[in-house]
Amino acid sequence: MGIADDAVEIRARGWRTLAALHALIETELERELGATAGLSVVEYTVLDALNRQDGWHMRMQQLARAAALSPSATTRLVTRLEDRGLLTRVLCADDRRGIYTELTPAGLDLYEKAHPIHDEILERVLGEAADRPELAPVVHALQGVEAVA
Amino acid sequence: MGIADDAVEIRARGWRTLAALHALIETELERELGATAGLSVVEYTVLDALNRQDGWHMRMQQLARAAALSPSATTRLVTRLEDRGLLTRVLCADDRRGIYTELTPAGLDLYEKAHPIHDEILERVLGEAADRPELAPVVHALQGVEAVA
DNA sequence: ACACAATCATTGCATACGCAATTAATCAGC
DNA sequence: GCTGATTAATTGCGTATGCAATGATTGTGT
Repeated sequence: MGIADDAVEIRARGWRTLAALHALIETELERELGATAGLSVVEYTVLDALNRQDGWHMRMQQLARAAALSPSATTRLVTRLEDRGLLTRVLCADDRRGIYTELTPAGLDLYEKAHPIHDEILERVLGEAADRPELAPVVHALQGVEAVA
Repeated sequence: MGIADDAVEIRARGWRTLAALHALIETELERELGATAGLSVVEYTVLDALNRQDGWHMRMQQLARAAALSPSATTRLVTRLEDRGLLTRVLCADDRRGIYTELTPAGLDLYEKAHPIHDEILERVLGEAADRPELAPVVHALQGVEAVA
């Protein structure tokens, strides 16, 4: 096997590892957040993204990017959360095509309840993953991720 | 903000980065593999896992782990691929609860057609991701992943 | 000013998913 | 050798998803 073939195999293995770690974390978050806060992972992700905006609002598209969802899925996700009273749609004046969403007090409450649970799970699962030789390099790389510009 | 809070934030940011990179790769693979080979990512993953068994067969459960799927989803995925003639179910004699699956010649053909496409996409997307400062550390860590024991 | 392209969000539709219950086969204790 | 617990895979059911088409608004070129 030549050098080029090695590179192919290394990439494929890296991708499998990434996918395995991602699935491990997501499955666990899904279970625990669902049981303790009644939130799915994407739902938590939306609340988290809105909260990190620090009281400011976000367009649907930004939300879609943050949650890695299609526009249609984002619409429905926001509708679900709105129906539960966790966020509100705000028609914004400067561009009446766009729609902003912001957390309600209830949404903030639930987020603040879910946040420590979210981190506990993350800490535990990342700790377990760090003990697996095939996952450890990626786990450690996550510590070195820079803040968003 | 104290050291403990920093650790929380670092973990959360690492997880968001991991999820973002995963979604980026998966979305692109989904599009391109679907267009060129008529395969979804999980479908390719199954063919790839079976092929890496080098002609040998795999239990449903192993397949489920490899594809990060629930048992029920695995059943249906295998059924779909079987209906397309890409793999076959084999009742194995030593434990008649378990069911083995193996690639058909057609399945192997399709896999061998899809494999180079899969790698091209991986190379391109990982290359693009390496140019993004927030993703780069994880991308580079993937190169250092060890072979499975 | 007006027509036409582009953008943002939403809906119809088909599909893949997970959970919980079910069926089939093996294993453990006695 | 039989009964009950365990494990493997499958099905019923509800739900979240993506794609493609649509509606509503803004931007652009003449």
